[in-house]
Amino acid sequence: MATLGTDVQTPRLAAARIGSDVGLLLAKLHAAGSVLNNRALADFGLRERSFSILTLACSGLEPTQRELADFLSLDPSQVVTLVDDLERRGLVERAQGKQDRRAKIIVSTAEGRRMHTKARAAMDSAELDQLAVLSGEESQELKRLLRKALWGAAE
Amino acid sequence: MATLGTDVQTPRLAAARIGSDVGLLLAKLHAAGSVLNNRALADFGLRERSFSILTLACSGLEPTQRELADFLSLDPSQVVTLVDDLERRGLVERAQGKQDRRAKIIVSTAEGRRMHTKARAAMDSAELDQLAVLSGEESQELKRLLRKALWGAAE
DNA sequence: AAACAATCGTTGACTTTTTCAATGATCCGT
DNA sequence: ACGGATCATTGAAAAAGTCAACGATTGTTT
Repeated sequence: MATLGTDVQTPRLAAARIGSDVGLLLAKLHAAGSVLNNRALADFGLRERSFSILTLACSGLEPTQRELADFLSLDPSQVVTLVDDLERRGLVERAQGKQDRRAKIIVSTAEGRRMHTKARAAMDSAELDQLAVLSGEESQELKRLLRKALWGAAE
Repeated sequence: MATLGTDVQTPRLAAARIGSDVGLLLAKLHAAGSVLNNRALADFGLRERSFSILTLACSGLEPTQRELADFLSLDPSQVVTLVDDLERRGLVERAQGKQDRRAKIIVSTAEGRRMHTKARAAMDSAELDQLAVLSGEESQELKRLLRKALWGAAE
């Protein structure tokens, strides 16, 4: 399985000072990764975002739409659209909030969990592909640093 | 100077398996960083992208618009718009390509370099803010890993 | 050297995504 | 019970992304 999609060699402009800007590095790696991920998910009729929601619906954490919006950095109205689609396809369901009846809890169906298992495998493979140039330890360290930068200490 | 903007504490949903997805981590950190960066650049009438182009125009690398598009993961037509704006404000100029007269080389004006110096300071500060929870070594390591994932070995 | 296909910047049309205000239902504090 | 806040939802407006076509120029083929 050959690596493809990402820049194979360092472009000339990477030499500029901006080649060390975290913002740019994140943007580029994120952009490249999205292409790979969406390509991997296309077989399942999913995209990065719907996959994220499906994953969280399968997590057992019983997220509300508001939590999904906050966690995924989306507008609540975008979550509505994404959940509408997944629900229409029978992959997730809206359940009434337990303490709060305004809230809708998103849970997966059995079909949704089957779909998620397959899609997860494709995503893991895509991620492996994207980080192919890193060693296993480096990949782990990268993820740890990203998590720490986002959510502080923890571990 | 207090830290603000990023999630201060780990959200409940981060516990899900997806909390380790590189794609999601990149998306979230990138989103959070963009807010900080654009806020820092607002004083100069710049945004992340125009700042990137200005930086590369100041780099001495004499990038063509095509190179800018490739490097910044933008459509060539988006580069046109961005350069139009910077040129209208007298920060950069379009010079004729040297080997290729179809290409336009983007170079900074003296005014553009003054602007860049000030904006760069603001950006560095914003970056420091975003990575405040990481140690100096960790920040360096994060950048190294991002660069490696993007452009392979190098250093 | 003439013809051909490919590339660069640019424009304009088109689609998708983002953003935001407004709404009914429900929750919470007083 | 009242008032203000929050939830999901809708719809409209703004912004961003995508894409095909064009003139000018390049490199390649004949």
